[in-house]
Amino acid sequence: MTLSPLQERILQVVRNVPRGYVVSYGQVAIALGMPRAARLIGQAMSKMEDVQDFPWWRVLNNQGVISIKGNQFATKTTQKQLLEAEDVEVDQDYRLDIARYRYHF
DNA sequence: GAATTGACGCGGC
DNA sequence: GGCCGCGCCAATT
Repeated sequence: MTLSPLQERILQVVRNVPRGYVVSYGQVAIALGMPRAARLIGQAMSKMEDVQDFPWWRVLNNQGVISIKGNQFATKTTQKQLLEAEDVEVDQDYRLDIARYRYHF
């Protein structure tokens, strides 16, 4: 499976996010040099069913809410668990204190 | 090639 | 605080 250039760049950026921190899709877009392309990040990531070797769970929207749809390998439930495994507090509405955990590139 | 699609963001009400 | 609508832009259909 061949990843698009955009997907590879996303992987590269997301891999820089340390354990215990999160970033918004918009931040990733900015890091890629496309400040307004936040949607593309989600679009691209949803296609990465074959690629799980990067911390995709540290990416959420700017409200600090997990807005994931839910693939076979990625659901908001699993994302919540993965975050909690990194000592990130996530409430029952899949919301967290974004201001507290946000990572600045 | 044209239209639609999204794991989004933000301004307005 | 929440809901609504519009703009964004590569990948898909």
